[in-house]
Amino acid sequence: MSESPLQTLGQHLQQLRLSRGISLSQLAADAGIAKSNLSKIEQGNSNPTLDTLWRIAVQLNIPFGNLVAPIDMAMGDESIQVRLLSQGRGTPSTDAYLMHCSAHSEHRSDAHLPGTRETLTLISGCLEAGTESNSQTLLPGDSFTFAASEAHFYRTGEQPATCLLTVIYHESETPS
Amino acid sequence: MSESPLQTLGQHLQQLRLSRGISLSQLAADAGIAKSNLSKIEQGNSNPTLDTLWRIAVQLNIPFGNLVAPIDMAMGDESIQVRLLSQGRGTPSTDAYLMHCSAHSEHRSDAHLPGTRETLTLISGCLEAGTESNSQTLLPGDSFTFAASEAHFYRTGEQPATCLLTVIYHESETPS
DNA sequence: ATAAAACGTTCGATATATTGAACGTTTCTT
DNA sequence: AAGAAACGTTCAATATATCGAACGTTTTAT
Repeated sequence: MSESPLQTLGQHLQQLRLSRGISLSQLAADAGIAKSNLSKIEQGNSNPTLDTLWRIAVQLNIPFGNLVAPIDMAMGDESIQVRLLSQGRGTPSTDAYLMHCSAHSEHRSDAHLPGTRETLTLISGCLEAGTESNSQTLLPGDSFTFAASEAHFYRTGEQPATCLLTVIYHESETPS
Repeated sequence: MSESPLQTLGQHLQQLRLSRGISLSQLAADAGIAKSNLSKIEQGNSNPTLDTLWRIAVQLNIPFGNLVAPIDMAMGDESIQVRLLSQGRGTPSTDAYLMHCSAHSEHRSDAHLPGTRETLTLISGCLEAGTESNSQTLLPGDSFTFAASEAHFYRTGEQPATCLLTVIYHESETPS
């Protein structure tokens, strides 16, 4: 839950940089920091300063929080991008994500733990999602809740889709 | 956009801390950092480390990015913080916010345009919200949609609340 | 093939973030 | 009212983040 951000930051940062096709030296120069500094950060051997992080985020043109947030998951497939917004610690615990699905994409997710539910709220585009037996096509503003305790999917058509996704873990429902 | 984060961080952090009613000494102790460090950060006289920021964010139970992000709007009242996540351009257009309400707070909102609806999904804590005639008490994971075309409110009790808020504007329904 | 440039890493020197202790002030307790 | 506790700030000592230079390697240009 409170994963150490130092380790993830490095890999994450490197992914972002490489996906933009720019070299470490160049990014460091553009951001106005020493490349030795950036190198150590990507290796996870540094505890960077807010100023340093900020310069990098500005240069990569991404929201600051995305630098360390356990973004993506991008399941080997780049058609879906997921960004963690909030990790709840309540009962039941609830995680909130902002999800973007490319047009003409489909993503299938395996079943989660029993009792787990997902709630979708569509922001833009059009998205069909749910389980085999309980799916729905969403338009902007629509909400839909389904049981994520079985395999489920997210599918787009002509247009991409952006939505809020909350995952509710009912760990308390284990009969014990 | 590329505002200097060091200045805003201090004030911001202090607001967050005070809104939760905890002292500087206590927050520093809980986060495991020296209070002299936290003091300087709140004054804007420091350039804190990722580790330090992370500990503070975890302790305040807010997403990391919110520490420096242009949160707020804080309606003159500091008990509610709202952060824009996404601005939809579809039809109907949908805006998504991440909202945090302090404990024992109440916020009243005037009526929006006709046809406007709001959907809440609670992430943590407990929140009562809705209109005079249609309100509901939400627990983590719950979703609730109500007509924002009339005056509505958000109210917390013993514990603070974090939720996703989507505002759906049915501009096409305006007769003129 | 050779030279030149750019790549990412490692190394000492410097700047500074962080710490723990001490301070004066305010608030609670007796 | 006097004492104790907690508050937020300031200070010197330490740990370390950052820098600039040098390195070996790979890629590009001549």
